Amino acid sequence: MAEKRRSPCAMSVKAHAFSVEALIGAEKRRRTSGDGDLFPGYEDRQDVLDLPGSPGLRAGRASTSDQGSEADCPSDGSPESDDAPLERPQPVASCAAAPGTGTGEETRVELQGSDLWKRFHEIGTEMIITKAGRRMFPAMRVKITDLDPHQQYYIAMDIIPVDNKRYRYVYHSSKWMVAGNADSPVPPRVYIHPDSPASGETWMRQVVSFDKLKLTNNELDDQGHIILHSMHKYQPRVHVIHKECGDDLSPVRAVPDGEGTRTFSFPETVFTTVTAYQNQQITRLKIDRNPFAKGFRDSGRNRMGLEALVESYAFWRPSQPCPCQEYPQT
Amino acid sequence: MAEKRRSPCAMSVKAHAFSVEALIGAEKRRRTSGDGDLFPGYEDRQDVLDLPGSPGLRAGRASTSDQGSEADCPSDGSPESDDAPLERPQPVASCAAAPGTGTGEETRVELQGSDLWKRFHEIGTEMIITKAGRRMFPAMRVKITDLDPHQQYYIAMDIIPVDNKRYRYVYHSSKWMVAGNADSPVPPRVYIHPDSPASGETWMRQVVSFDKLKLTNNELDDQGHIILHSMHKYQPRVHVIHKECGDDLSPVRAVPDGEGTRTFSFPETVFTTVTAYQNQQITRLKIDRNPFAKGFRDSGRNRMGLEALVESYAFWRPSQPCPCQEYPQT
DNA sequence: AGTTTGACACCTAGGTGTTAACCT
DNA sequence: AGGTTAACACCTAGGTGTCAAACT
Repeated sequence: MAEKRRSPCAMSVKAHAFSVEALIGAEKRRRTSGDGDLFPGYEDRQDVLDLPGSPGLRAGRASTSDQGSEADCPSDGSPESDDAPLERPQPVASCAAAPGTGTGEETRVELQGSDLWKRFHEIGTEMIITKAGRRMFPAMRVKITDLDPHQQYYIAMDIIPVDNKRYRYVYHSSKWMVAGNADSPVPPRVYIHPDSPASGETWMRQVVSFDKLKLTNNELDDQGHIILHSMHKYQPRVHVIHKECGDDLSPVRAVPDGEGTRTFSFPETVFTTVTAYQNQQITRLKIDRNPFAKGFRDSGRNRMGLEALVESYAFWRPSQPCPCQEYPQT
Repeated sequence: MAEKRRSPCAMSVKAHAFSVEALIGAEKRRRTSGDGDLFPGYEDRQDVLDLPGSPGLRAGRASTSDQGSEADCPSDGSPESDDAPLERPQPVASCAAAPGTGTGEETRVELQGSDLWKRFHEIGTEMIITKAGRRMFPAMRVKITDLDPHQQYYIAMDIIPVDNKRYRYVYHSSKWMVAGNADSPVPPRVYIHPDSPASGETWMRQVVSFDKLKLTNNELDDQGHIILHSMHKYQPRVHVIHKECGDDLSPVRAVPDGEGTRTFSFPETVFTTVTAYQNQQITRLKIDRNPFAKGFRDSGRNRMGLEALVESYAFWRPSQPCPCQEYPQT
């Protein structure tokens, strides 16, 4: 039942058709009207912190929003935004919650490396997007607990707009300012964790990392990367989806809502997309923490490596050999 | 070292428990008696060539052996062996064939890059095994056709002994000679293709590559690599396993036999395991064809790169700067 | 003497921010 | 003037055969 309908790929998820479907624009995706102050359909689970009020509450699709914890991670950059993602109405799914035992009602998702995330967030996290696709740094890494060990789940990630605004970075004040309304929606993309599907036991034993996920500004992307607009604010979300409810799951459709799907997000992971870094503090922190940027670290700058040596030699080396050099240091 | 990021897990297949089970020796694995001339339980599918007699025949666990096609790929190295794998009795599986429509009776698996395989085979293919695990070169790459597009399958690979012999390479005659009986069996390992499980449609759309598979001689390996004895002859096999029949599938147990499992092997992929190459022709061909060995190609040997340049500079460079060099080329 | 091991130089493959050119 | 792009040097990560030493 509900196996594979019109999608060319019968197998529900793994290597879905990126080719044609990828070019189809997003339709019933999200409202672009001004509802930036409501946060339904947005279940949050802050880090190690539990909600004071009703932690596990989850009624249908309108669930609690953990906006209060945002206070722990103030963003000094966005005057008009509160870093809470827009509502994104999703098609009503027919999938029911897991039958029998624990339905995952108490499932918890904990962000790993949130200290680093918060350091970025305090400055105002920026993520570069390129045509070919760029990884996020830091990458989303979560630890999942209280799954049913014997049930099968998909773990997926998507990234939703925080508001309907477009931003601009004002250098002289080192602040992000609203620069207008958001651009038109991009094709929906979902990053399905490559280990999916797997048992609850498997997911819980490891840290689930989304480091292979890539961001792009190419709306015609056919690599399955997540498509975003530059100079917009976004909120990554993690979805835990029961296997039986994953039939509608696709890299090129919005994550289906329903009883078998639980969604988590972390306010400190909000970021602004850029094609080149705006805030130099962000650049510094990225260089300092991302191993792949080690070449730009100060210790690397002051190096006296082979190239520097060759350069200094080149300075006093003649274009043609100098006879006086042929018998060095006699 | 390659993918140590994966932690052990107990999900049915994906990344099964490598930890403890891996240390358990193989028990009901294969007979080491002298039945080297019989080939039951060994279904073969030669390349593009079809069997002349009964191609798709497959009755229970005793299936046809495609030994005849071996004549196409003569091995000049092994006097006593005929490159046909030993029988390996497997536990009787309770899984029945796929219900309803096509059971995959006509499934075909075609070896990709068989030209290269045959060039190696003509010399006498050798594969290096190391403690840390070594990839195969060439890697097994197959194209699968005539699966049921809507069924789910696992694709797996294992490697079985060709005979009960241990070999030795005699340099002066450039030939492999029998050097005694095989060592005692190693723990069984199965490489489950990382895209598993996937639909028939998904598998058929792509070339299925086993290039991430690694070979090791470490019987205590906990990385999930395939454990082999050095100086023995082996035959890789590809298994197509119905999802419903994959419950017994595990990286550390022999591939379950049964109606839902089909097995394919290609005589030209037989190889002898070594810890250092014996036949220099093999070394040359590996260097010539494996991109990662490009540094050993002749064209690479004659390079005049930066290092060579620096070396030559060092030859006539003085220990202290020469004044006459401060104003070059006036 | 035959086989195995580990350090090594040399590659592939690809993730960084930088920079200059380009676009609008 | 602000935003984007592509080439680039510089990294990480890891797959090669080589070689000398160690093992048995």
